[in-house]
Amino acid sequence: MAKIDTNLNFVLALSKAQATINRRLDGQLGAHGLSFSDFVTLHHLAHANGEKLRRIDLAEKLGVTASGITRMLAPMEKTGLVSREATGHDARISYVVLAPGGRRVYEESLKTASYIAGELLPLSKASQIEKLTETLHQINGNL
Amino acid sequence: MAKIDTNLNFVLALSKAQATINRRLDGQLGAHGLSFSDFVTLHHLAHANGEKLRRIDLAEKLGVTASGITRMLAPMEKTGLVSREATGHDARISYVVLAPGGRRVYEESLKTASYIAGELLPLSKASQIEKLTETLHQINGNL
DNA sequence: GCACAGTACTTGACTAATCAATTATTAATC
DNA sequence: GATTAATAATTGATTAGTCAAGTACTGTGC
Repeated sequence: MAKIDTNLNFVLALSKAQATINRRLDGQLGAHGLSFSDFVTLHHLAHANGEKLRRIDLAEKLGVTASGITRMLAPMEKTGLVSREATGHDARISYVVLAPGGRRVYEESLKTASYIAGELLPLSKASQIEKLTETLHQINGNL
Repeated sequence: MAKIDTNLNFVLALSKAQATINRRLDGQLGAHGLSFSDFVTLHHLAHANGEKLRRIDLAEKLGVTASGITRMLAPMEKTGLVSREATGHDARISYVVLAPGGRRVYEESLKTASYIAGELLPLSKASQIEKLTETLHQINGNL
């Protein structure tokens, strides 16, 4: 029933792959008490200038809404993975800061995440992964 | 603080791209009364043998659990997009069948989905898209 | 041909995230 | 410098989906 649509096929495959990856990483990161989203949050904080980010920028990096960020950070603050810091010059902003506990857990869980990521990707494509990542970044609008 | 991990970067970019795509398609397909998941369901049914699938196979194709399928199909049955059909030889199985309403909505929404998919993907990278799709299929275990 | 393991599906309880509205603050325009 | 628009974050209500348990049925091995 259908002419093949390359773009649509891509989108379908991507969606499925994300489900696979998410499930797999969620499962394994559970050993560190993290969801995949938690891990990604720590990752971005660990690589950010001063190990802190505005909540809105974190939302953008994760591809969720500001509201989602508020809700996901609440338990992470309680367990000491991240903390909160105000800015001097703009009282609307509250930074999310990588807390010591978060830095430790990130370093531990990075090994796991990196290992699983390697397991998920087909070895045969190793040399292409960087180009493919670049294409994905273009979808995200980060030229 | 970090050595660059190619595989992990890929996984992060993928996750973000999925969020972008999902949001965009959800928004536009809303005009047809569909979520992206609804659309993907109709798509798989439309291309399946006899326009029907076992619920468990549909779950596998979408990358969700059987439980998720039950919950997502309930409203689609009510609005006449899909219907339910028993098998003669295995009373555990109930097929999901593309209903006439579903076929019509699928055909209409296909144009939208295909158009948006094209908009999201960087034109310059047409050949890369096919490579990337292949890689994604490998992640999904469909060699 | 019976017991037991496995499969297909559903359900209750819960979690993660959305949207729309709200609060608080800052920036822009006249 | 007062008014209006825009931005950052949070909250209430809702939705989509998870997991674990349960139901109903089928296939296997003795």
